[in-house]
Amino acid sequence: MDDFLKGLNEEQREAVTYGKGPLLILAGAGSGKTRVLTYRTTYLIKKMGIGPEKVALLTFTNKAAEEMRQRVKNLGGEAGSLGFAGTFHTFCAKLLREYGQNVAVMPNYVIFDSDDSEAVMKKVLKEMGIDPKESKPGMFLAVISRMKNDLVSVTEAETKASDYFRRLVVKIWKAYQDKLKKNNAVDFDDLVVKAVELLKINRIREEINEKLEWILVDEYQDTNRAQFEITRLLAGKKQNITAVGDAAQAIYSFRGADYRNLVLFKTEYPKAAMVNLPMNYRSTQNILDTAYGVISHNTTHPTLHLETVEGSGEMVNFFEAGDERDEAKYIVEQGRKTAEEDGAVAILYRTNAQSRAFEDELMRRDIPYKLVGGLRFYNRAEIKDLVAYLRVLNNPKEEISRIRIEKLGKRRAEVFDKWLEQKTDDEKQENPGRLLEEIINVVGFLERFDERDEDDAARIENINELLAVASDYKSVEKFLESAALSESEIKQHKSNAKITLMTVHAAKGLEFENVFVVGLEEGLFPHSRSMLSGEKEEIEEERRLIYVAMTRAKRRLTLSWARNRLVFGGRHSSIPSRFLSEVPERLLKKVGGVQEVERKMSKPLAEIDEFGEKKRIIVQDWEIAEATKDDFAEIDNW
DNA sequence: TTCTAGGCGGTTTTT
DNA sequence: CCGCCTAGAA
Ligand SMILES: Nc1ncnc2c1ncn2[C@@H]1O[C@H](COP(=O)(O)OP(=O)(O)OP(=O)(O)O)[C@@H](O)[C@H]1O
Repeated sequence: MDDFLKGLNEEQREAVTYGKGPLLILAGAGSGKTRVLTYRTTYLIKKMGIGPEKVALLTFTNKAAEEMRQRVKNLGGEAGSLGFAGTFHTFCAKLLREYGQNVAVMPNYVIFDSDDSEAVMKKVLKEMGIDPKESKPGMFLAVISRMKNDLVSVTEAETKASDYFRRLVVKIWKAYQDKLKKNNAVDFDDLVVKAVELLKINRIREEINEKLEWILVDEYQDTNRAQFEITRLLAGKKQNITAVGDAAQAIYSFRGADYRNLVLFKTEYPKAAMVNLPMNYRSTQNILDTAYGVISHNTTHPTLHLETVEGSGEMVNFFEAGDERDEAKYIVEQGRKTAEEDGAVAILYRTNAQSRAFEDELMRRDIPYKLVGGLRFYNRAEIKDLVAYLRVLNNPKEEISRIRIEKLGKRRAEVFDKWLEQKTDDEKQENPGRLLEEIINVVGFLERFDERDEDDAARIENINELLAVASDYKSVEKFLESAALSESEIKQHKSNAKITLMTVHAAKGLEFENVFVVGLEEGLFPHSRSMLSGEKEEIEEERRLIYVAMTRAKRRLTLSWARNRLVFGGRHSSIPSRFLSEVPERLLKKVGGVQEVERKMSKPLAEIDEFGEKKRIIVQDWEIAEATKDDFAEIDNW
């Protein structure tokens, strides 16, 4: 055990071995916050003799949850035996499954994901005779979601609805909720909202508080009001709650998260012990100074100048690409080289759409890679279609899935209904993979696809993947829950991939030897949407985002931007991100100067499978790149 | 009832 | 460029 504590510095040890009561750890990136949480979990169990089933570890994203479970396991713990280790949403879903009746949620309820919610909303608007072109479903969903996250009830919203728009929202909200109810469904936000309602019932909260006595929450700066409430209620009277967070890494305010919850924690628990972790164990000093150079421009929250236990390390690379393919080409090449030498490589971008150019290049060169996020596996049309059949099997009255099925063909739907009628309840409890296979055959699902078509072949592959995944679940119900909440790790280009592609959001909490932060252009990073309102807060969030991105790097960091980029199918030239100018110049090293030549030489190669028209466009790019050469002088000043 | 062309609008980020 | 939706043909 003493050996175990040797892996910690003084402050970390203090936090890990802290006894009962509330504990707040505020510390910068890479200072070992997550390490403290996992060590503390292990410490509680192994040293303090607390039953693992009494401990709940809460995170925000599936990725972070996975990372956490892994780390607990590496310390010799059984992540599986913990009371809970996963996301807020999963926690709430489980709670509702067991106790839901108390807040009018049936035990066999289904979870509607955002696609389903949108389908419901569209239906509501249609039935109310609102033109979807005038008022978009997404807009109403966003407004309602925001209120739910803030724990505003419909009733409350109604009494406060002073103008026409707000009254309309309330009306739509009610209709939307009715539909969910009719379908025995709960949407993402309601999972948390209903769980709060549930935990407010004394009898139930006390029962849960008995079961889960130790609550540990990662990334507290990203909790929203509803989630804050969950943690508060879970902490109960004992208040054995540990929270870690860093205001400089708050990047989820778009979904109602508020880093001021860190302050609220102190208000809620005035006696909370506070620990700060001063040393960074992840990155080189140059990387930290680069990140600090940027984040120090934020004024609405404290920013820490981190110090590493490592040396200063290499300079930070700065690459200027002609266009997004240049960017991909250079970065993939550099990534490939270092992946061979020293391991994990991440290419981080602001928006999912940016993965395209990198995937094309990696694919072309047949380099294994891993893509995180993007279109969720379970959101793909062919997968949703099949899942819809299972949902109808699970609950024949569920209209959203029914509509989906009918869109696949009236005849198919009828065949399916007949098949379903003959099924006994027992048969419906069969293995979901088996059931799916049967459905596919009965309705002739694959007839729509032509395996010679490339896209269709990929769809068939997805379907096979689904069958494999589904077979692992005992019941349809269990499978459906996981389908709604989890991010299935589907097959990648090749499995031994050392290069990972993902958004900065998805990379939070992770670390890599070599990190590329790409697309650093005004309008992309910071994103134009955050510049629109002119709100300082929004730009500051973008700045925190790039701060998170940079601090993922252990040894090497490269920042890049492209002078010209394909947006919406059209070419646009850009100027470098303001964040680049915030990096102290002495830390940057310009790289890839030979790129222009390289590009010319490799051009014919790059276009092997393209057709005439595309070639023309490329020639045009080239011309544009030539034309913007004058910008060089200006850009060189960066 | 089913299939397809083309008009239209839209992009942040996640559960 | 891409996916969604609708109108109109098969
Ligand atoms: N005392 C220590 N000795 C050795 N390595 C450490 C120590 N503390 C932390 N580390 C290592 O430093 C890295 C960063 O730690 P960790 O991920 O826990 O930081 P964090 O504060 O959660 O970071 P972030 O907020 O950026 O997610 C990890 O690789 C971790 O193993």
